[in-house]
Order: sequence, then C-alpha cells, then structure tokens
Amino acid sequence: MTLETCLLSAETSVKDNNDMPGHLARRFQQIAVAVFLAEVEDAGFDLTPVQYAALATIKANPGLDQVTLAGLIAYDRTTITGVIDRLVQKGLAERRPSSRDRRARELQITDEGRRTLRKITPAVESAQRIMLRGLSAKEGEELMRLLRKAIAAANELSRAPLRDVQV
Amino acid sequence: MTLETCLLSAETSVKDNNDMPGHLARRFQQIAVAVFLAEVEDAGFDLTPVQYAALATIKANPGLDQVTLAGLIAYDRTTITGVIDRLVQKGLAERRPSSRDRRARELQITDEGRRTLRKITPAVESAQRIMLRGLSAKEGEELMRLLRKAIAAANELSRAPLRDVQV
DNA sequence: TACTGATAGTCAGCATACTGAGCAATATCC
DNA sequence: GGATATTGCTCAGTATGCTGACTATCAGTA
Repeated sequence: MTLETCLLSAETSVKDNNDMPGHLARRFQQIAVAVFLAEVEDAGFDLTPVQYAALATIKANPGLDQVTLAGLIAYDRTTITGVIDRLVQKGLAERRPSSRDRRARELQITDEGRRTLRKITPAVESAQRIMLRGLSAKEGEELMRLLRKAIAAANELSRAPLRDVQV
Repeated sequence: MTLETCLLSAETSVKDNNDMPGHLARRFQQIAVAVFLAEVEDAGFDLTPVQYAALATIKANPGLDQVTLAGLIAYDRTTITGVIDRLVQKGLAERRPSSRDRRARELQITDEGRRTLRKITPAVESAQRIMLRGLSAKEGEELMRLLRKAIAAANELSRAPLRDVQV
C-alpha cells in the first residue's frame, strides 16, 4: 500500500481491503472456483463446483427432493432449479415427479453421473490441495476449522442456510 | 452427518462438504454478502459489496482507469464495466474519457459518492464484525491471516489477479 | 368439508463472474 | 514509417445467487 493510499484510507477510517473478512472471502472463493474449473477441465470434464456438490449430494441421498438438496448444500431453492436443469441436460441426473407429494420432484443420479463422479474425484481433491498451496497442512486444517466455526455461528443470516435433514 | 451418508461418502472417497476448503469458501462468501447487504440496507443505502469496494478504491485513487481499478480489487475487466455503469447510474461516480490515452476512461467519485461512503462506513464495519461473530478476536485475526496467505500464494490462478499498481 | 396457512417448485428480473470475440488506440520493433 | 503486438474497453453468452411473486399442492383446523 502506498503512503498516499494509506493516508486517504485513514481519512475516512476505511480499512484496507486486506483487513476486511468480506473482501478476503470473495477473493478466496474466486480463486477456489478458478482452481476447481481448471483441474476439472484438465481431467477432461465440464462440471462446475456447484454442479459437482449437487451431484455428489444426490448420489449420497437418492430420491431426495429439490428443497432437501438445497438445504444440504446451502443453495437457494431458486438457484437449485437451474443447476439441476443443467445436470439433467448433461445426462448426469434425473428429475421425476414424486409419488408421495405431487408438488415435489425426486432426484436420482444416472449411471453416467456415477461414472463422472468417480473419474472426477482426483481432480476435485487436487483442486482442494492447490487452493491451499500457500499453507502448511496444519495451517490448512486451522483455516478450515475457523471457517466452519464462523459459518456455523452465522448460518441463519443467509437466505439459504444449511439444513441437516434426515432423508 | 448420518451413518448412511458417511458410508456412502467413504465408498467413493468423496469427503464431506465441510472438509472441502472450496465449499467452505463458497459458504463463507455467501454469508458475508448477505450480512453486508442487510447492514447496508438497515442504514438506508443500496450498495453491494462489489460496488462499495469499487467506489472506495476510486476515492482513494482519483482519476484511475478501469483496468487499474480492476487490478486493485481483483475484479475481472469485463465485470468492472457493469459495476461502474451502476455506480454512474446512481450518481456516485463519473466516467470520462482520458486525455492521455483515448482508449481509457478516467474514474472520479462524486460529492454524492463521497457522502455515501462516509455515511455507510459504520454499516460496513458492523458487517465485518457480524460475519466473524462466531470467532474470538484472536481467531478472527488468525482467519484473516490464513486467508491472506492462501490468497497470496494462489493469486495468479484466477483470471482476475490482484495487481499492485502505482497510480 | 371448507378455510387457512405452509410448502415445492418455477419464473422474471437484477447483480456478480467468467469465456471468448471484437474494436479502437497505443507501443514496439524492423 | 509501417507492420505487429499489446492494451483498454465493450459485448454476447453462460452460470451462479439473490428478491419477490406466482401456481399447485398439502396439512391442519373449524
């Protein structure tokens, strides 16, 4: 930070960007997405972080409905519609009407989806390592612990909180 | 995590979401944005985190061009266009052709923008506190230190890296 | 059974973010 | 000076994420 910038910042008591957790959150997320997409593309796949999390959660909870899926990964219910659209369009998941509740849609992973998840896993894990490459193993663990703790305490402050649902 | 989910996850060696730094990054950013918007709206203003950072940086570096601004806050150059459009439309900033380089636009903050920044600062600082409310002061500092360190090591991995430019 | 409220999903609209392409202007090199 | 490369900015297209509104359905109750 230049001297000039420092003085101007002090004048309005606006902190440097690097002292704002919100700015650091945005930047880290930006890098995380870029690294994920690059690793997954290198592995020959076309799947976003959001689509990956949704697909993995559908696989782990076959037959769940969209609202439950959204709660398990903290997506907004209006966002999950488009994400599932794209998973279905790629042939990785299926959406069919629920027999128990005619409002709901039951989600299933396809064989193609299962194959994709299996083959993509190394790239996903590699991405997680790369985005922490500046930290030691211990520091990486500590970063995740602090993020989990901060997130848990503020979970209800977003429109799409995490919900622990029994499927 | 239920026993069933645990077993299914183990089967594919896919970790729990809470062990993925990428997922934690997304969630923390999601909360940070929600908290920021809520605090700013409570204070009677209509400004996003992205618009706030851009406006504060324009104020600290009067006359800078769009690419320089983007580099200072790590935005993509195609994103900054729309952000500035909205700041100009709200009367908080001005965009005029540069005299030195006819390709470039010089950015200035308006009096109204200065007034807004001044009045909005308490809400912004309050938001930063709220998003860390689950952490002690020491933990909050440590989280920011680790985020800064991880970000610095991966800065070049996104299309919109941070650039330290002398204006 | 009729009414009321809640819930599942979708849609329109807006604001980030990015990819890739393109235009105009500047910089560089021969 | 002129060809070439680079740079500043914009645009079209796609994918999150959200607000708010709407329909269809379900659940509880009078």
